[in-house]
Amino acid sequence: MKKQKVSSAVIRRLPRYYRHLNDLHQAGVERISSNALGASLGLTASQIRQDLSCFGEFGQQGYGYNVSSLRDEVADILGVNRGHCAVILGVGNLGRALMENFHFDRFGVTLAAAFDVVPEIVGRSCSGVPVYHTDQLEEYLTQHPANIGVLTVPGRVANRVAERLVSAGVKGIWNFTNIELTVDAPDIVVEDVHFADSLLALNYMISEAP
Amino acid sequence: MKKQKVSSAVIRRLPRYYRHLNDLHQAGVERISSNALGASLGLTASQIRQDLSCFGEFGQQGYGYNVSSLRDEVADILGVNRGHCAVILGVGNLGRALMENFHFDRFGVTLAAAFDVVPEIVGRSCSGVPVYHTDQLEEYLTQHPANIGVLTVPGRVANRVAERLVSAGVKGIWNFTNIELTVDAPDIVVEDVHFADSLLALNYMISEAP
DNA sequence: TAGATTGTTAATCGATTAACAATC
DNA sequence: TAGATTGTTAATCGATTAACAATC
Repeated sequence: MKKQKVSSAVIRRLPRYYRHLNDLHQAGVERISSNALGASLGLTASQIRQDLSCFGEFGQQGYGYNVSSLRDEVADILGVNRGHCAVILGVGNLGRALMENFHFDRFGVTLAAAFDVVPEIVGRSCSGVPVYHTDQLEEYLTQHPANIGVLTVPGRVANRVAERLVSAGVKGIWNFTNIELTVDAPDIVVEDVHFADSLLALNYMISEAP
Repeated sequence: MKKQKVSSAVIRRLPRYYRHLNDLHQAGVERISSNALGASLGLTASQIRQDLSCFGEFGQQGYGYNVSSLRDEVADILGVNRGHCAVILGVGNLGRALMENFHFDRFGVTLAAAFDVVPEIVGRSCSGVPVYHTDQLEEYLTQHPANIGVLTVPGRVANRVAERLVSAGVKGIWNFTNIELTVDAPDIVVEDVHFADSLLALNYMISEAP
């Protein structure tokens, strides 16, 4: 096992490995070679072995990898077993879509609470998650620390809310607003899901042809 | 202007340039140097000049770039002025979030129609976009061609719906399902917005520290 | 044992950065 | 004019691929 900083390119591929290994496991596949795994993901066998070698030795010569144990290893690398805890800010359509349809727990994250300012939803609950008023954010986090803040608020309040999350001790922000967050506390991670950037890239790619 | 295949790394940066140039323009900034632009985006001046040089010569020695005309150039490169037309499949929370809060038109895309199977919403309209029954997809697209299909259906029907979109002439699929689409018609572009992959990457990054 | 496949080292390829002549 | 800044060529860096000894 080499001990060096893992490149972002590798990190971005790990979730795909994880997803595919899960599928294979569901399908009852027991073992897989780097060659076969690469073929179904559109990558070279070399790259997969190289990627995995950043974290340890998970295979066996002449055999390949055991699907379920490799899946478990990758899950572990990705931090699925660290008891991460999240709160979500903004219970609009997008917030609700995540709360109702996205299974945080499948990725090792407990969605503990939601916050909004709209009186009709504050005090109720949504998919089993209680919705509090945003004013109560700091008070809540003091009593129930969380390390992830999911940002599904309107763009204009995004930075303000992000600052509050960081002040309250959150380590990572999953940013769904189209705003470039200005948070730059040294060890805070911002993961952007910029719909606009994604659509523009798609736009570009389909505009190529004559 | 060099005429070579533009790398995906460049394409992914263009939307950020575009967003930032828009912000600058809104703020009344008239000119900017590659140096200043790089500083505010966390990139080197070299990289920005290198990236832009893939598409043309937009600056002026000793002056830099005119913000609004560079913005227009980038918009053009990204295909914002090509009259792209989209349909959305699946009017659940996520579909509605996109229809109500995401401004397709700001990115040069007209969202023309939505499709779902739930009787309560079929026949109605949402944010001015008519909702049809999914059975009518082919018929609709024959009469109103679209080149983008937005996929916000449940995962289990994702591939089936994707195939239908492709058969009906769509060129790009904006995939919000957590499924790896198997569509591989030669010139079809799939742009994935995999929430799970994004959250797992965030998980990893905040799990780093001791 | 023979065949398969790993982990790792070396070679290649591509992307980023640096340098600089051209010029506004 | 002098200073600033471009577009581009060359140098560096990092990531991907290929090769192969080790070994199950």
